[in-house]
Amino acid sequence: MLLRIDPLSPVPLFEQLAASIRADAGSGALRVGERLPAAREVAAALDINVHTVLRAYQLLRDEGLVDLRRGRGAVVTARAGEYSSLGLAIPQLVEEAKRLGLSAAALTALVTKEYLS
Amino acid sequence: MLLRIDPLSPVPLFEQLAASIRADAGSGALRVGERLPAAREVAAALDINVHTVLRAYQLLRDEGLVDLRRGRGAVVTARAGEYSSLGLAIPQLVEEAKRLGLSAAALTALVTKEYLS
DNA sequence: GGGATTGTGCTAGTTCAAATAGAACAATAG
DNA sequence: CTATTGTTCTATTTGAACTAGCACAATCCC
Repeated sequence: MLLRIDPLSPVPLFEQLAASIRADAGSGALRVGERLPAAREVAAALDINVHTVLRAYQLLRDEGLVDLRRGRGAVVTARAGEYSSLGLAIPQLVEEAKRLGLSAAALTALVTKEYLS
Repeated sequence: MLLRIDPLSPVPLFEQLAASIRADAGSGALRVGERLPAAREVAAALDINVHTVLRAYQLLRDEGLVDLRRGRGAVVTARAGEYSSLGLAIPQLVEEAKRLGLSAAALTALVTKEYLS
């Protein structure tokens, strides 16, 4: 459970946090039923505000990735396991994209457009 | 050449514009050598500032997607043709992701992590 | 029961990139 | 030569992100 954030990035901190946790769920680093560290803990460790961490957690809850309840914390749902199912297709796509010299932004732009179409 | 932007989105306008054009290049809607509409035109049509449009154009130039010169405009480079090569893998991935109920944000998060790893 | 933990909700203030606006300027096309 | 188009500059406004602190409610655990 390693949470990486870059304060200098234009991407909002809460987005970075959520993305980092999503990725951990997808790679299997996070098991179903596992509890994420308390928001206050994460905030202290990363030296950011509690509300920022909570916002990331609430975002993941909206996606059904975690079960968020007071007193209990953020628990990874079974749904998160489904994220791992793409473990094969994604590396292939990324490899091909890199071979063509596409940036991460360019690749996600294509993926997003396809998703919306 | 349809440029879509959502002023209410948290994603910056210049990013949305660049992503829209990238996607057009990838889908073949934009041909190599074709010129993008003048920044002032786009700005007027979308009712946004010229500088915002130019910023998107400059972003694409940094990626090598267009050739940007004053008096001439933004011309799609040959490099943009390479974007089309992923036309098969992406739809498959997106279809699988949708089947699993992943949001666009969740999917791009996984792709981005894989890209950076 | 009772205390500690954890998320929820609220108000308030700060910060900074994004976006706007206007102008002058330089390269290119025709 | 003239119109077009991107470049550069200064200045201003706007709004989301982030911070800060507090009270509160649900849950856990002894």
